[in-house]
Amino acid sequence: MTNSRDPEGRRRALLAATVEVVAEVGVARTTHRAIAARAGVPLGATTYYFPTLHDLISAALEQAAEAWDADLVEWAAKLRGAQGEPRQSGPASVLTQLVLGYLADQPRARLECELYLAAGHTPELRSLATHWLLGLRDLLTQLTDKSTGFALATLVDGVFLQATVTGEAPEAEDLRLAIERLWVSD
Amino acid sequence: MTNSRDPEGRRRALLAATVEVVAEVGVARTTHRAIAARAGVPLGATTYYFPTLHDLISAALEQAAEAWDADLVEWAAKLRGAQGEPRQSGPASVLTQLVLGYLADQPRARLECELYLAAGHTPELRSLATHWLLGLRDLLTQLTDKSTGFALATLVDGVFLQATVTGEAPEAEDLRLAIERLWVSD
DNA sequence: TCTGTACTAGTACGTCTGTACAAGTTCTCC
DNA sequence: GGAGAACTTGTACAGACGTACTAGTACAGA
Repeated sequence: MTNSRDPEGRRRALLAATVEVVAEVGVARTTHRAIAARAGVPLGATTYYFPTLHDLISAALEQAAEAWDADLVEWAAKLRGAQGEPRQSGPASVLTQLVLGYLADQPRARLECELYLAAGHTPELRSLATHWLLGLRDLLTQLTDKSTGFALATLVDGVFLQATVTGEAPEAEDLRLAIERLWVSD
Repeated sequence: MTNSRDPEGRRRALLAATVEVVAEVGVARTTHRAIAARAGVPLGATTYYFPTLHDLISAALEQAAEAWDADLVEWAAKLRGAQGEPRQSGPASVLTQLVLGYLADQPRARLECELYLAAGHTPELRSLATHWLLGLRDLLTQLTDKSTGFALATLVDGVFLQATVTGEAPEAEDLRLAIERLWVSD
């Protein structure tokens, strides 16, 4: 794939391949060899660009976290735009659609859950996972209040977890109703 | 630990040790040697009682799932008893306390999340995880209705996930308020 | 054109893994 | 007490792992 001399391209290819492998088999089963094969580069290239496997995985997860941050900005804009709208296009409906849209990208949702759990027994990842977790909560807290933000973010995390296990998204109407019940801003 | 001849005791010790190791390091990093050391038995004993590592882990998780089923029965009884009570001791307060009580046993909560995620990329575990997931949802659905049961179970799963990441339980008042908002039985 | 640096690519190493197995010990049943 | 089954224990093996390393190649600036 990245055959001709293109260091920056290889770096990107390695990070992208790492994200894919982690999403598929989990952090703990992610190996240099699997990443190299996926990226189409020889084994030695992995350690040339990232001294250790841990560095490579961390860098990949951090990059994914940045993408998630960018998404959150978009979510914030859409949710703000929905405030004051009638129920049909109000914040609860918009959040429901955003969540379901996110889940449609299954590998990505799984990657997020994977990071969450890996953080449970890998202290170095904990701050990254916490950042990810709090990003959504903070956003929702700003739109409502502390308690409501917590409740909504927790519900969404539960949806992610369930989707990771079952491989299926929840029914839109059930989710919308739940969000609507929680979204009681002062 | 289990030195004298006691096959059934060894079997139990191996299962208990497996649960502990899985909760600590995750399914993917659980090894024969770690389990044997934890159980205080020689390496060979692990494959004598369970032909493969997968058999051992599956058996341990199934055993944990049975314990969780038993817990659910208790939850059901307490929640039923709380119906019709004033807010202070009503279902929302009781469920809050049950969840927080469950989280107090951190290794156990982590084990549950661990199973959830492992199921994401280990098809054999998926049915077990789904069973675990649906157990709570069914219970809550019986006490309320389908949509409410889904919403409450999802919130609780979100709480478990967050607790696994951060290592901290949510504030009781936030959680109780969220449950109360969702718990609108027809 | 020469030289040093950046990069490539393949291989080698020590360690850890799941599992097999052989030799020994203790029990059960006749 | 003797035989066979059940159980114990330590060791061995092939494979996969992270990472180090060497030899080769392409590019920069002199």
